Formats: sequence, C-alpha cells, structure tokens
Amino acid sequence: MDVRCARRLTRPGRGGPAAGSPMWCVLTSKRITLVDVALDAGVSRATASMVLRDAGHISVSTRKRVRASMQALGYVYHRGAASLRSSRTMTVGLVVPDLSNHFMAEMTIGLEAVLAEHGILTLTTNTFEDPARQHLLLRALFERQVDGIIVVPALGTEESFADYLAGAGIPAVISTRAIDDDRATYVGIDNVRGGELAATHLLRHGCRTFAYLGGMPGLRPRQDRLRGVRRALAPVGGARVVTHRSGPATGAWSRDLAERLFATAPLPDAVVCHNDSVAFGVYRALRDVVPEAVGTVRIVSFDDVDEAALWEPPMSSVAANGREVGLQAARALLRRIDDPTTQVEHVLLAPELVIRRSCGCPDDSLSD
Amino acid sequence: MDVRCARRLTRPGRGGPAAGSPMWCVLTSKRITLVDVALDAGVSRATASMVLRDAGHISVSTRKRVRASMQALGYVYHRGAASLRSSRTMTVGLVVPDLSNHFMAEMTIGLEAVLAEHGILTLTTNTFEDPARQHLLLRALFERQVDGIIVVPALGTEESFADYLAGAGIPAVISTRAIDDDRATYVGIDNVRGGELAATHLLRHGCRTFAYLGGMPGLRPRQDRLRGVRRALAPVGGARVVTHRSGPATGAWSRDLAERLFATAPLPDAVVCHNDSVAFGVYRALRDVVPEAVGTVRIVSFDDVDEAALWEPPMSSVAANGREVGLQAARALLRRIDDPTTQVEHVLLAPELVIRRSCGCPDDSLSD
DNA sequence: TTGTAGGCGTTATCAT
DNA sequence: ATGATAACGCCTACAA
Repeated sequence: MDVRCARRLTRPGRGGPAAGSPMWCVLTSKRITLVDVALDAGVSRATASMVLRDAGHISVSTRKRVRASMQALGYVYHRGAASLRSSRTMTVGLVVPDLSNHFMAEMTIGLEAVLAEHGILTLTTNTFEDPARQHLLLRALFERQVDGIIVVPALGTEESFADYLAGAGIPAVISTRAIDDDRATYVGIDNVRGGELAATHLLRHGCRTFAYLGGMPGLRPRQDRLRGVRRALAPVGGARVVTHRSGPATGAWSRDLAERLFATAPLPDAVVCHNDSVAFGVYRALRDVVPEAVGTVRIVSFDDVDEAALWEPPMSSVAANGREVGLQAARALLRRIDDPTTQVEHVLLAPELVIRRSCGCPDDSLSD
Repeated sequence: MDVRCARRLTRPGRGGPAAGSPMWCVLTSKRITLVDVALDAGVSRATASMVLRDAGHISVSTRKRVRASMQALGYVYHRGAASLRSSRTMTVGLVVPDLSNHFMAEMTIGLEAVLAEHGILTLTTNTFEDPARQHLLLRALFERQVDGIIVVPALGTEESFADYLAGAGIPAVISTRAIDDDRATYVGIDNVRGGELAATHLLRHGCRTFAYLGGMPGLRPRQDRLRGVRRALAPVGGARVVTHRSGPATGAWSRDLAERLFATAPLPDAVVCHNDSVAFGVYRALRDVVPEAVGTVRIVSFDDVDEAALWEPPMSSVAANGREVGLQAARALLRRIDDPTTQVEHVLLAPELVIRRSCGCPDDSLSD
C-alpha cells in the first residue's frame, strides 16, 4: 500500500474525524507534505506549490482541487523547507535588555503587531543588560537566518557591536538607545526635546534649582534628557542643575537614594526623574522622611505609564509612546528588508508633556 | 576559479580584514557553507559537520583545523537547514494576550531565560485577547515547526482550541489561565489560595462586607480568586461578598467604576482588587470622591508589582511571581520536549501575601 | 577516524 | 497551464 495515498487512510467515511483533522498524521507520525497533497489532487508538486502561494497561473479547477486536498489531509506549510530554498524566513529578531520595562514591552507589542500583519514572526530575546549575552543571542538569531533585526543595545555594549551588526549583512534597526554608527537605521524618541519640555514647564513655575535622578550614565537617553534640561535652563539666570545622580531607573533605587539625599541636603525646587518609577520612589522617600515637602517639591518624570495618572499627586510626565516607537521601528525595518539599498534613516519621535499636579499645577489648567 | 575555495579569496595576507570577518560573504553575497569549510580544511562535509556538533570521534588535529577554517571563513551555522534534516528547530512559540501586562512580561522573561540557556529561542506573539488572531498566530507557529508551545489563552478562547492544540501533536503548556483540558500541561499560580490569603487576613482586621473588583468574568483567575475569598468567608458569620464587578483589570476602568460605586453605595469594609492596577484606580477614585475614606477602607490586591510598595498607603498585595511561573512553564515544556511520553503535569505555584498598610496594618507588624 | 550517498520539503528554472 | 528536475545546506547511515 502506498503510504503517500494518505486520503484513503484518513477518510474513514461518515462519522470519522472532522474534515481537516490532522488525525492521520498523529496516528502514523508521518508528516503530510506537498507531494501528498499533489498526489491526492492528481497534480505535480510544482503545481501544488504554486496554488499554495497564489503564484503563476493556475486554472480555477485545479486550484480548487488542490485546496480541497490540503484541507482534507490537514496539510501544514513547512516554512523551514521553503526558507531553505527561498532564503526568506519571514522571521525577525528582537533584542531588548529588559522586557519587564514597560516602555520596552509596549515597543515589543507595537513591533510584533505590524510584523505579524505582514506574516512575519518575532524572535524575542532578553539580554538582561548583559553585552556578552547579547552577543550570544545575536549569533543565535543569525543562525536562524532572520530576515532582519531590531535591537535596543544593552548597557555596556562596545563599539565593536556596530561592526558585528553591520558585518552580518542583514537589515538592522537600532531603537531607543542610539549608538554612534550610521550603518543602521535608528528609531527612538527625541529625549533632548523631552528634557527641554520638562524643564521649560518647571521654569514657568518659578523653579531655579533642579535635580535629575536616575538613568544609567552610559546610555544616551539619560545624556540627552539631561542635555535638554540644561539647554532649557541655560538662558535663565540663576537656574541650574544642582544635583544629578545616575543609577537603575527603578523605584527601589530612587527611594533609597532620595531618603539619603533629602534627609541631609536642602531640597531643590524641582526634580526631574528619569522615568515614572524613579518618581514613585522619590515620593515614597519624601513621605517617609520629609512629608511636609510632598506638596512643595515639583516633580516631572518620563514615560507616563498608566499609574502616573492615578498617583497622588497625579504625576506630570513626558509621555514616551513605546507602542509608537515599535510601530515605526518595524516599518523602518520592513522598508530596509524590502529594499536593502534604501537610505539609512533616523526617526525621532516627538515626546509630549502631560501636565497633571506633581509639577505644581493646581489641575490640568496651566496650558503649555 | 573555484568559488568554493573561499579561503584564497578571503585572505589577502597580513593587513587584510580581521580574522573571522565575514568580509568575503559581504562582498560576494555568497553564503559560506559547510562544504566551504570542509574544502578549506581539507576534509569531507560529514567530518566538518561532526566537529560542528561535537559528535562522533574526531582527532584533535582535524578538529582544530576545521575550527580554524570556520573562524577564517566567518562561517555561520544554518540552523534552518539542520532543522530540515533533524526536525528540531530549537525554537518554541509563546502566545500571550498582552505583553504590556507586567505579570506576562515577567513570565516571558523567565521563560525566555531558561529556554535560551538550552539554546532555544522564543517566538513571541501577542494576541491582544483576540481568539481569531490567536488562531492565526498559532498556525504561523506551527508552520515554523516549533519544538513546543506555551500559551496563555486569550479571553473568549473556545473549547475547540484545546483540540486544535492537541491535534498539532507538539508539546504544549498552558499557563496562567487554566482551561478545561487534560492533554496539555498547566503551570500557574494557585489563585484560590491567593483569594483565601487575602480574605483571611482582612477577616482578622474585622472586615465583614467585601467587594471584589476587576478581572474578566470568562477567565479562571478571577473565578478562582473570588472562590478563594468566598471559601475564607464561609465559616465566618455575617461575612460576605456584597459586591463584585468584573471588567478589564486596569486602573482606568476601576477608577471609573469606583467613582460611581462609592459615590452612591455605602463602602464595604474591605475591597479585594483583581490586581494592583485596579487597586490604584480605586484609590484615585477614593481620593477624588470620598477622600475621608482613604484611611478607612481596607484594600488588598494581587500581583505585587514594584509600585505597590511605593504607593500611599503602601499596598498589601498577594504576590504573583510571573518570573517564576515562566521558569516553571519553560522547564515543564522542556521535560515534555525531551520525552513526550511523560505525564501531563499540573503545576500550581503558591502565592504569598505581602502585608503593608493598605489592609489596615499599622506597619509590617501584624503577622499572618 | 573519515568519506560517500542519499534525503529532509520546498521553490525555481526550464521545458512542454 | 502544468510537469520534470535540480538546487537550498545540513544530517544520518553506512561503508571504508
């Protein structure tokens, strides 16, 4: 008996397994391939392949026949085999330092959504901010012949990383954390502008002494935001950044820091926090060590996570739309995959200051 | 000239590109394969393949020679081709409804870490709680021949889903949201126990009227937590759940709801929130409509995200360790991939109540 | 210890 | 419009 003639084996007449059930393959553990379909439909592999991909010119009747066979046999496309031949895997790699960071999770979702729209799946990898791990993961991605790659460089990523990436010869986009390299597209938010936005608003409230808390020193986002703050302060006499401390952008860290900081030194007029978590930690510390200051210090942070609006006081925050960054990054990558000769791009998304009460506004009234 | 003899083309003597540079492949766009390596090292494809995988018995000298050639030519393993032959892709699929949910992001990280440890990469897909999308993504995963799959079923997933999954014949684990099916391993937290923990503690504070807010009605976690609460209340005379409302477990939703709820009805003694976000929204509503109640209503939530400890008042929360769930799920999957005949498991992780002040404890003193 | 000869499931290039 | 045939890059017997 010809095993290839699967249909006869799989169709036990009325009352058998539902049409399209992969029962047969489960029972015999023999994979249904295109030749099974072709045989069943009475055409050649080539023809079957073409109807599969809607390629070439196939008569309606054959097309129908082949589709019916696919259905009946429970055929599932073997993209791996196809990739071997077509050298497109319809898979891209994503390398992020920390998926539990809300911004990056949002970015990932945005990315994944537009890629999936195009039939492309995402290999997500988390580096835990470890460059060595990042290198390993990148290699693993290359071994899988990803069609493109999106990476948010880990803290401590060396210069050579850019070479490695460029050397791989596949479309790449760097996101969120810019690096000094012009061979890969970059997509991120305009952090300098964000810093300016925050500082300018605080200045209007009459603030003159500023603190900047949180964010890792080696990373561009912190440098840029701080630069933005300073740029806004520069033209205003007496306005300056009196303290800035770098560190992991977490509430646990900032709480500890702020407890020590505010117990000894005089409070600044304003503190701009690297992100909302940092601000949350600062508030906790304030409440615990100098509760009377909670209503006085003006605070602005970055990201505008959902909790910001619920915080007491409602947090003024520079919104960084991670979802949008993801969308844009994916689209930029798609453009380069489509045509690798296209110009390398630098996409900078404009942030927006969401004014609530932590900055000292009585409510949402003070327009910007 | 034989293109296969790559070494001569790629080694322009001293001063050329760094050893290991994939310069050649970039210039000619011809992929370096195992036969290039074999030719360069003067061995057969098979031998080269074996040193690649540390299989068989190869003499040290050949092994060294082959490795050197791989290095020199900038060879990168083509896992897709290998998969075609070995039928293992070293790739698993992950299907989650919402990566921006902190618990799921944590789970994903945990998962991905242990899988990566084993050389397995994760195809992450987000369903946005859409069963149709979930079906599509699942199929895309199958087409890529994933070695296994981990899924957190989307809201509205139908019964047939279990059949589809089982029919695919690949190792699968369901996580976080149990479904009524015994063909796939399940890994999640013990939500009934969690509910009991929360309610029991609140009972000790003298609470008798309870509200349960948030969580979607069709999902097991909500049903289980509520069941746990009720089970704890049952033996106590006069204690009961006076209101329970279902809905998306977000602060925006709960804030709206609570504003309406607490403006009209009398406040319950205690409210247990489906997760921290819900609790945050409730507090915002309380502050906005009945500020005097902020210190009186006792609140316990689930998840214990970082913000919970920083909240005012510090939030008492039933910790759901997403990272750990991810680890366990990955390990369970690995076991089934290793040996598909192993028993299907049901792993239930014990939650832990983290007591802070929102429940009414003066500080961390009231032991449980 | 090493080499030879298929084959994995698909797509591409010819013919017909 | 359809069919035969040769890749794609690797792995697995089995033979030497």
